[in-house]
Amino acid sequence: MNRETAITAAPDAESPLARRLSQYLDLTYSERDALRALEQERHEFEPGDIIAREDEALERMYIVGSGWLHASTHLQDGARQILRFIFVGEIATMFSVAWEYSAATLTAVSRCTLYGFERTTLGQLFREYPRLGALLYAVAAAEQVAMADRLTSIGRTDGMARIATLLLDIRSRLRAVGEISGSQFEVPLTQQDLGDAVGLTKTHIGRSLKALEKTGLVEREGRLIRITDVNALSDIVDFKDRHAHIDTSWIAQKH
Amino acid sequence: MNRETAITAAPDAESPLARRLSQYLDLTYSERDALRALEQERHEFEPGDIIAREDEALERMYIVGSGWLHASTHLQDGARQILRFIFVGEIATMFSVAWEYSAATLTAVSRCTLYGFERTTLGQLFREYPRLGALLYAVAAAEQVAMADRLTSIGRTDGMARIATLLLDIRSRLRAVGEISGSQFEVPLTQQDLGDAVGLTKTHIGRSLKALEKTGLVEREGRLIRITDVNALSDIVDFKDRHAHIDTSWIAQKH
DNA sequence: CGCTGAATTGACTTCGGTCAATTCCTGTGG
DNA sequence: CCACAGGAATTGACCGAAGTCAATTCAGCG
Repeated sequence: MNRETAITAAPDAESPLARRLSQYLDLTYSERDALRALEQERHEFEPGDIIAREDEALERMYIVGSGWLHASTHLQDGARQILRFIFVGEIATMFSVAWEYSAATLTAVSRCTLYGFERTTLGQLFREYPRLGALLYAVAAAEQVAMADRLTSIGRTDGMARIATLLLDIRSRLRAVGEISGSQFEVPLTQQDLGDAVGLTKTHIGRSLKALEKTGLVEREGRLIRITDVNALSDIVDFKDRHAHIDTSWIAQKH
Repeated sequence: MNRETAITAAPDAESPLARRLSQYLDLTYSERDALRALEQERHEFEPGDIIAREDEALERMYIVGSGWLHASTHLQDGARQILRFIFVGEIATMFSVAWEYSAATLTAVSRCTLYGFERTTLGQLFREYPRLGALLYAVAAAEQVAMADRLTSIGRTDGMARIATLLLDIRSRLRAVGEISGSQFEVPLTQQDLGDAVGLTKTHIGRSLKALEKTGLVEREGRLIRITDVNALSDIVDFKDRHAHIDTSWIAQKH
């Protein structure tokens, strides 16, 4: 873990995790406070920085305050698989909740800031704010379904559809956290990265990307991506946004 | 939902969910009782029966009491992807926790019995037994990592390795719930099913399966599978058992 | 004993991988 | 301000793993 700088967060800053969770459930003031308490100690990272390494001990948990990163694994033959991208308001260390070590390597995609806290604090949160516990569980379930979607994309569709799905996914997540200004967005990933995410070679990413452009549904200018007709593309590749809405009616109402 | 028969569970039967969870955390009597309360209404299914259908409303939740099933999705072109297999003591409806509908189709693989309960009961559980909430969260995180493993397998390895990984995974899960007698186990799946699980055609499953047999590490007799050297095969395909152990030290101790 | 769905086998095709050369950027230092 | 270095992208030729299609065999079952 390098380039980290522990600073106390501005006390009045709104918590990114709270912002994200309150999309789904109306939170009380004390619940918001409890979430803010998770974001004491701040760390800054530059693109490419490695936050945690696969199989290495990882005691603390981290929440994304700004920017985005990805989780990946490496095989013996040197191949890499990017498992998921992680955005503002998410628990970056989801892959190490269940063990004393991290099951994946965490790498910064853009400049980003993370907030760290003790793992036992999470246990405390479940104990004192059960609604938040239930909500985190629901979000984890949604995330699992999103991952199942990627599995389907990789297992059963061709190169063009895989990339299209990935771009739609990244777009909708960036939008959800308000990191997209206009109709286009920046994807600071190399073709190698894209390939490792969707299970293709960088060479073939180039070919598929070009084929995708030829359909007219996607435009590209360096690292800037513009999807001209999101609905049309979503229909073609059967993309579903798993984060726009989640049902929390089974969780107790606010008081 | 067909062939269902609502019967009250034998009051002294041990809860499969409790049995599974207590592998990871020492549960109190009242926690065990709370878990047993989830298993009131019982349903029986035959192999091939469909328990829930993708995109259709699914209000209740189901826990697996015996047997196993799988969750799948279907694409417009008729292709199918099996997302995961679900075993005794798991929440079968994980893919519908976050919505009013199911994100996957649930199909019985073997004869199996499920226990249904109201979704709000889950909210209650989080409220009254926060340790169980935290534990369910940890298990969901582990499950997400297991799914990430499958993603890697499908995205970055060849046919033989994909099948080998799948067989090792099924074996270790069947063992975990005590459904394996000797060194071999029954896999009541067609080659089509296996293909839909690992992203290959049924034809190619046949070829890969035969290649796998030729290595001498796997033997096959109809639906019976025997892995002669589990450790050797695990090393070759880099298989990791994500369920043997999970860390719960961050969850409060029993009283 | 014949029917049906699954498994096996073979011939041929294709999508994506491999390898390698070339071009394009972008940042850097003279 | 320009030359240069090095990574990324592009392009092309060729290869191979997996898909497709179809015929044949097998196994369970009424």
